[in-house]
Amino acid sequence: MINKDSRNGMFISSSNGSSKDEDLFVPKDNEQREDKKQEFLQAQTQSQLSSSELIGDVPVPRLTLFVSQMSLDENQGYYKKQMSLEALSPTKYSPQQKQENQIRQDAQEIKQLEIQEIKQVDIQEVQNVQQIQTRRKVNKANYNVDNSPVEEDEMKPCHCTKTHCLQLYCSCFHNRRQCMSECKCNDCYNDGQHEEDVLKAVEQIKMKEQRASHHDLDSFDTKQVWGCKCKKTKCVKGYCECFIRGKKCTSHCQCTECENKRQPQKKQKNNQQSNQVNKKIKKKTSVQF
DNA sequence: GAGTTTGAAACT
DNA sequence: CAGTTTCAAACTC
Repeated sequence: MINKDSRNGMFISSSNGSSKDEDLFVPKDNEQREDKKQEFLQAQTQSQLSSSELIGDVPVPRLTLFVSQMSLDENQGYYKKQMSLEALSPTKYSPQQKQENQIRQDAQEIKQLEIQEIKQVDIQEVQNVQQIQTRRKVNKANYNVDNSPVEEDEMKPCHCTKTHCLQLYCSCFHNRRQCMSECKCNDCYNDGQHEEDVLKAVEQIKMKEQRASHHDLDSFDTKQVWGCKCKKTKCVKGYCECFIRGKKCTSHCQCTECENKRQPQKKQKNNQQSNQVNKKIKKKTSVQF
C-alpha cells in the first residue's frame, strides 16, 4: 500500500498508517536507486527470489555476453523473447505486489542499462582489435579474421570435399557464413538450403567444446586466438594460427622453435618474416590490380 | 596444376 | 589425455 509520496521518493507501508522504519522506501534519484539496486541484488544472492527471476539475472562474463550475441543467438533469437512478470503469472496483483514488481523492474532496467554500457565498451575494444587486424588483412589466409563486414571479394572460397562444409575445417562454416558460388566444395550443406543441418553442426561443436572445456573461447569467433602448436614452420608461415591473424605467439602457444614471439629477434629472422608477409602482399595486390 | 607438407580438427 | 587419422589450406616445383 502506497503511503506517502514525497519529492525524494515514496514509502510503501506493509501495514496501515504512517511510514515507519521498517517500511519500504522507494527513492527517486539515481544515488538512492543504486542503494535499492544493491538491496535487490543482495536479495538475489540470498535466494529470496523465485528461480525464474534468478536465472534471468545470473551475471554473464562481459565478452561472452557480447560474443554470444554475435554467434548462436543470431540464429536462435526466438529464445530471447522476454516475458513480463504479469505475463508469467496472470493472477491479479495487489497494489503492494505491483509496487514491489515495479521496484524489481526498475532494478532490472538499471542493470540492463549497465549491461548496455559494458557492451559498448566491449564493442569499442573489438573495434580497436579490428582496426589493428584490418591493417594486416592482406596477410591473413582463409579466415575472415576480424569478423568485420567483409566485401564479397574479400571472402575466400572453400574447397571442402568430404565434410559438407559443416566442420571447422571449412572456412566459410568457421566464419558462420554461407558458402558462395566461388566455392568449389562438394555436396555442400552450408548453402542456405540445409539450415537445420548447419544449426545441428553448430550445436554439436559447441556441446563438444563444453565437454572438452579446452578453453572458454568461442570456436566461431575467429577474432580470438588461443595459441598455436606449430612444430616445423617456426610460426612464420601460413599454417600458424597466430601468424595468419597477424598476432605474436604467446605463452598460450605450444609451438616449438617459435620465431613469431614478441621479444626482439635477430635481423635475419625478422627478414624472413617480413619476406613472407611481403610475398603475400605482392601476390594479393597483383591479383587485385 | 599436381603433389607434398603442414597443423588444426576430429577421432579413438 | 595422448596418440592417430582426417582434413583442407599452404606451399613447392
